[in-house]
Amino acid sequence: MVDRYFSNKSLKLGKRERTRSALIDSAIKVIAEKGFESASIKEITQAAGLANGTFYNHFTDRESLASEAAGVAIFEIALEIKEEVKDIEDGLDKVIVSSDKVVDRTINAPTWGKIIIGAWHHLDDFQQDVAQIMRSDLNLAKRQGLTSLPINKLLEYQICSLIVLSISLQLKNGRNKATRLETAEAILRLLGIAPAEAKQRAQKALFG
Amino acid sequence: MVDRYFSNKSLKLGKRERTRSALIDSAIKVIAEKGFESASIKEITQAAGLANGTFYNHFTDRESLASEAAGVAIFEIALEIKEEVKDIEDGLDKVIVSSDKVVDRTINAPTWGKIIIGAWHHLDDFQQDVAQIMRSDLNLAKRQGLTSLPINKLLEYQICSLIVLSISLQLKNGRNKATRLETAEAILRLLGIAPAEAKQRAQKALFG
Amino acid sequence: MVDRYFSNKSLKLGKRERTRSALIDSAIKVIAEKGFESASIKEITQAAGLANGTFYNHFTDRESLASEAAGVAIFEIALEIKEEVKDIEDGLDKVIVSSDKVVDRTINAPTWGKIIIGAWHHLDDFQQDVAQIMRSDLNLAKRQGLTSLPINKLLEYQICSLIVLSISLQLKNGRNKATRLETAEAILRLLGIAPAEAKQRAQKALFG
Amino acid sequence: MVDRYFSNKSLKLGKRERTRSALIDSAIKVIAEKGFESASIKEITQAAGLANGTFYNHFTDRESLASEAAGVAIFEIALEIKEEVKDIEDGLDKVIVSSDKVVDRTINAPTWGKIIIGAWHHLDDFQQDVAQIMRSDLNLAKRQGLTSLPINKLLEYQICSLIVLSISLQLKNGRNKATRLETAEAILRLLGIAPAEAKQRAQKALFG
DNA sequence: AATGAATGAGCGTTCATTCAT
DNA sequence: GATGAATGAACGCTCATTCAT
Repeated sequence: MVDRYFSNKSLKLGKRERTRSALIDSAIKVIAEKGFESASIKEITQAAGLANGTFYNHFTDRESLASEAAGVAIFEIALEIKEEVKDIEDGLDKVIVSSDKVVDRTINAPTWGKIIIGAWHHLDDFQQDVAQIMRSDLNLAKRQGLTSLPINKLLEYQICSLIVLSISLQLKNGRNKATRLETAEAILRLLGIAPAEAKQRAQKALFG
Repeated sequence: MVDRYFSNKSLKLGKRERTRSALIDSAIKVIAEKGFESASIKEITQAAGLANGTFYNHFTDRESLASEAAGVAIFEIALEIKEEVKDIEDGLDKVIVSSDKVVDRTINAPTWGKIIIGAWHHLDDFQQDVAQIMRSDLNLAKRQGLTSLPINKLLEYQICSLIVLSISLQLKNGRNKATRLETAEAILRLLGIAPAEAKQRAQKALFG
Repeated sequence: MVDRYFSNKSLKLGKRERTRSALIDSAIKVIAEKGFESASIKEITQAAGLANGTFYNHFTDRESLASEAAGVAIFEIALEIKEEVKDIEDGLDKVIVSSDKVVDRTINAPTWGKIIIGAWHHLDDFQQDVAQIMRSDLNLAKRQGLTSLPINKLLEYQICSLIVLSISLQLKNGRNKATRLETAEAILRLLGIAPAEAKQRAQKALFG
Repeated sequence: MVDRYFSNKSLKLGKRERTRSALIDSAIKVIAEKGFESASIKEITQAAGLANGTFYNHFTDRESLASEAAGVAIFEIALEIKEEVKDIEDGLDKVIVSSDKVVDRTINAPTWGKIIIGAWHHLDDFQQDVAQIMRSDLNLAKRQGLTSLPINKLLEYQICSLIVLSISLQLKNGRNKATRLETAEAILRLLGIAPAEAKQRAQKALFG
């Protein structure tokens, strides 16, 4: 049986919705464990305590379940992190601390890391969802005059790329303070901050 | 039958080498079309006009062919681009023009773009190969005093991530001058260049 | 389609059990025809009128089906023969008549003979099963004071070897009264009976 | 490269015969290592330092090479053992000591044990060859009045079956003095010797 | 709505065999 | 005669998908 990461509300739902949620939860878990391509429908349904045929009552194919699962997963992470950084007032700090928390979470709970890496190049929607998460923080920094750059989708994607790279490397080589720091600095430089200031800021925001 | 991207010299080679090259060419094409995971050995051999069993005379498994194919693909591109930018003397310009050419090439010949995107997260070696390509240019820029940053692997990977993102977006949405420009600017900012100068440099280096 | 040697009761069984039985029946037949190593899963399933994939709903691999099939085959034969010799009171006679009946049956229904020969050297369990069948009769003979030898596994195996040899020869050269008789005599001598008495006993027990 | 167990004379032979011998030697080795069914032609030829195609210049199929190899192997063993027991004058002792030596050799050099077990049920000729080996000793025992039984093929086969069983068990469970002794006793009883005398004889012949 | 047995195309892989060199 | 690249049928096995229950 799968932990209910995301569907604790399931009790309030009808039977159909409950089964659907169970499948999504299970998919998140299995994809995280086995990777995107190796998550077979049989394994997903079994982990959910359901029969394989049940899958087809709710989804047309594996892809459709996967994109839903990825969306649910990232949305929940975003909510949690947003809460955790709500007291940071500096927009830039908010961006790099959030980013670092995403990475951090994935290193400690590879479940999420792998699903993010795995989904990154497979699901268009997923990239958009992820990128959007930092939009409000970026706009905050802009309003605070901390960056002169126009905030657009490409910039969001670029930041996400740096985050995904950091996750990917640390998943492979283990947690690494230098990588975290340099990733934060790189994000800041990408936002137009000069190297020296970027270094100071990153150090202070991440490690006090 | 597959175009001989990389083995035009095949006529000079022995039979064994010719077949081997044909398989690599075919693999490049099929991986580009179907993606990394979906490129079956049968399809690769069929596209090469060979029997499926022939594959195993030359490679132990799909992975080994794939990494070879990816390596060949990127190596050839790198060589060509290096030649094309040999007259640029400014290290930073060299980096962003090279990067832009990689992107440009993949947009015009999606075969290569897709294989790069596809291999990016699957083959460790591949990432290393790609990253290394810009090392000499980065070091040149460093020697020229154009960037104060230490040149290390992570920085190379970060630049590559931006390139891969640019490829990915333009493959999906079509060629886009703004994306090219902003990617070059982003690379420069990542290297510590101030936004305004980055903008000028990018504009000038890419579009004269 | 395959005769239902062992699963005549199939009508009473659930669908799953019916299919499983069909596979075992089919395996028995195919192994008998083609030999142990050449009985492919495809052929077994086809002979059962099922799809090859169905096999894997019921067995993990070929070996597991084979050992089950062999076990079923020998168990059924043993039961029948036990019943047929239940009125023989002399332990030694019981042993050699049972043995002769096993051989006899395999000559008339080569299906069984070949499966026994085929499985003999491939499945450890199978040898143990077969050998055990005569244990009770041997112990009976011992209690009756008809043999002074200790009854142990090796002795059982030795008797089985003589039976398998007899089967093997008669499968090749056809039914042969002399071979049957001499096999019975050999078993008796193996059990310590003097040649002359062995001859008399064998003649009388087998042919009245 | 393969040791030349049986074809040291190869130097005197023509090239064709030399290659043929090399294949037979190699087959013996590979069959012994991998078993009968798993000895692929590629492996046999490779172990002989030859190309796989070469096989077909000398043999029509795997079976034909195998039977030749088995024949060569057993013939050589028989010669050696015959020499080793040439000073034993008692026919029965000769039989059981020879038998024990065959078994012994296979336990110490599983190469031969496995090939004998492996070939036993696959090659008709092989069985005949093996059985014939003890014919002269059996006839000697008969002439010496040590057994009253008629010496025929079946009897030879029966003795061989007991030997093969002994090999098989000891290959699986390791060398075992009791098994050797009981096998010798069983052969003697099979030849009509009373259990008590069989016990004495076996003990004395095998272990002095 | 949920089941799970059955399906069969497709996978990667092995290997006896052919044949041009 | 020897070679070894090429072959392609066959293998064991996986899995998304269907459908009767």
